[in-house]
Amino acid sequence: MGVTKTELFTKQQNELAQVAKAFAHPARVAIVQYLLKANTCINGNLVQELGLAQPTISQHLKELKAIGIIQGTIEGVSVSYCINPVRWEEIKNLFNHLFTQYAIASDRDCC
Amino acid sequence: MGVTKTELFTKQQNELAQVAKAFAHPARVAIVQYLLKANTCINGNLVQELGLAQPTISQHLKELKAIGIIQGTIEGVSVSYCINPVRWEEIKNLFNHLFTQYAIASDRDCC
DNA sequence: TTTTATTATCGTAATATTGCGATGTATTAA
DNA sequence: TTAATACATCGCAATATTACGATAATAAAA
Repeated sequence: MGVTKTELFTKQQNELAQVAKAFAHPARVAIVQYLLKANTCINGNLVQELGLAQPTISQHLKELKAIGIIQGTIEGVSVSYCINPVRWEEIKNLFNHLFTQYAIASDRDCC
Repeated sequence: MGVTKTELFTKQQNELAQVAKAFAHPARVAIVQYLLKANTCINGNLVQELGLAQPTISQHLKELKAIGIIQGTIEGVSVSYCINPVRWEEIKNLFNHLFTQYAIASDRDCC
């Protein structure tokens, strides 16, 4: 089958999974980290930086853009990509919420 | 090809991607959240809770265990699963590190 | 020992992801 | 207009993931 049964889960669970999927490839992690460091970024830089073919990187950028993590603006011939600050905050909170759940009840007796 | 070129990326990038992959399915998010709430948990509960077939859940549990997020101890006929507190902290820090990188330089001018 | 209950593993079908060559598109330079 | 540059999209091959029926493994109960 290979198809996720999204209808079984809450909206929040599906969203977290979808966002996690965006980070679930080292190339996309690398792209995000590169954008975090550099103030701005041109697609062409990434081809040299990552060592993957240009179409492959373009595809990863598309996925990050689809989730809203990054945004791109056409800058003459090239494209400038950067982190979307609002969305970044949202995603940060999504994960923080998950991680905070445990801290609250960390005094349990575990198996 | 379908095979990730892990050799192109840093150890940290690969690890973050691998951990993110564990969260990249709503069933696994649901399992983790269930374990966060319940003090302890038996596999059978999850079959009723999630609505997926038993082998499917067993497979998701295996993946979470492989990453180290959860741990299970045999409890008679059934198995008790729970969050691994040490690993949870590690993973929390891994993500926190990523999210914190942006806050520092959030005064940039973006595209 | 036989049955029952609970979980794991195997095998397989359906679908998704990854990577890249070839090609298309759009903008600037000549 | 033509050429060059920078990305995006298409199409395909290889591999990975998801789901589950069938079946094995294990331990308690009868």
